Amino acid sequence: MGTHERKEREKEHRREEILAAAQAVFFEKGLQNSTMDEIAERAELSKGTLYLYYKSKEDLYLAVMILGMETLYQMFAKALEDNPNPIEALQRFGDTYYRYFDEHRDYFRMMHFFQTPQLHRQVSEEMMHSCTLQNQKIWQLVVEVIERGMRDGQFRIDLSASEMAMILWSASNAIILRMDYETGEWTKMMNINLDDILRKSNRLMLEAILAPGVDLASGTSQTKS
Amino acid sequence: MGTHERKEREKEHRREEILAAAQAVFFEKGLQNSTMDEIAERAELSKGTLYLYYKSKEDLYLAVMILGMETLYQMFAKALEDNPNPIEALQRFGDTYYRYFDEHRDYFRMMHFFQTPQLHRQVSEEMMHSCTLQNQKIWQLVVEVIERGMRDGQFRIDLSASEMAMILWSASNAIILRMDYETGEWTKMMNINLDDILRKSNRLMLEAILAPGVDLASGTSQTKS
DNA sequence: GTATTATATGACCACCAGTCAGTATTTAGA
DNA sequence: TCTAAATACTGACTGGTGGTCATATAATAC
Repeated sequence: MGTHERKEREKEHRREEILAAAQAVFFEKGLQNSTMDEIAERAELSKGTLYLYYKSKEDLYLAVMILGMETLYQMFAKALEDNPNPIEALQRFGDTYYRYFDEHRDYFRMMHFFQTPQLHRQVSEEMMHSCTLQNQKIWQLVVEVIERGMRDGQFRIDLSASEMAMILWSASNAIILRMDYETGEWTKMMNINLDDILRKSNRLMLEAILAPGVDLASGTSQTKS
Repeated sequence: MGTHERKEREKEHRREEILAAAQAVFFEKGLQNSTMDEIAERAELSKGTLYLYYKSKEDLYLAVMILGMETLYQMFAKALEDNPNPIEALQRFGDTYYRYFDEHRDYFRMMHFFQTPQLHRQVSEEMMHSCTLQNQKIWQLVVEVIERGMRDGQFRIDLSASEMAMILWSASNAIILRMDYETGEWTKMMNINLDDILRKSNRLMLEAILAPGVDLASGTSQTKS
């Protein structure tokens, strides 16, 4: 009899209900200001039950974050649908990541929070592992594009594809992060516009990783004179 | 009579005692795991007294962080003592910042934490302002170096000095941050070495902001052919 | 010597993550 | 259909903590 299977499905369903409730609360109030009681209430369950499905508040937080990483992955994958050349692909990744920041701010913040060691205290081994895997999926996409660009001779090859991915992403991410926590006081004082800076930085970085003689616009090698 | 002045000094002294106690505890346990009770005990004061001098735990945390920013400022200022040319100066800033990360990890983490919006809830207006000022001092040093490099014709001038500073710092900081929270699992999987990446990224960025025809090694414009 | 002010105290409060003994529900077997 | 075992759920409770405040103490002024 399929009793066992049905129970498994129901259990999974519960997990998802809790996850949805948690997401709603976390989006609204952030990690610190959300309480397990409120999540339980929203899920129409008691607090104790939450702990049957997730080990801690932080674990639950990361479970929601993984949904966010999946979203980003889908957006990145979609950007590659029509097989753009590597240069175009990297530009799209840059645009897509900014769009992600813009349209999924809550997820974006969760991902950032994941990167602060402060959090990791209360996180279970398994959840950490799940996050790493999900993270890996996204990196895979980027690294593959860069490897293709290297094979095609468009990108310089004195760095490994992973290194290049790391450098590009770091630069872009740091600026977008600043957009997030920036109140305006600082940008006014420095008289800068972070949107401008992001565009300029992305362009600068992209130019910096091109193989000698390759042109950013055409993406093809122009042998000089 | 100088009673009033003496009292002022004593008050200031108390503030510093509390700050020292707080630093010791925060360094040892981080923000979350430190308790005001423990800080009070270390300062040989009651908890209530702490709140006569600092508005909240977070305020106290930032007060310690400002000491860290002052330390970084001193290190940066020292790097400029013998008036290096702008290219050399930027390289030294890069090295210095890494050394800061290495030798003053606790301060470094505090500065990072300052950049996560999660914290800002409980921070007073005044403390926030103090942090901004201290931050400004450091940026000033970097921006001035870049402006000098632009005047000297070593750096490209299609970005403002502030923009350039922002881009350089973002890239470098993001990688160093990753060094901090990296457990090794991820770098192994990607088969990368973050120290390498930092060096390569710094070099890449520096080359990217040079004016056309300027050589990184000499720092002087080489008119071609 | 007394009134006034400044400073310090620690018991206390509100809040919350996480626990666990006990309750309710479902399943398996007869 | 009935019963025992297993499973799922509950919510009162605990331990710990940031922050408060009425009270106590010390310093100062007159």
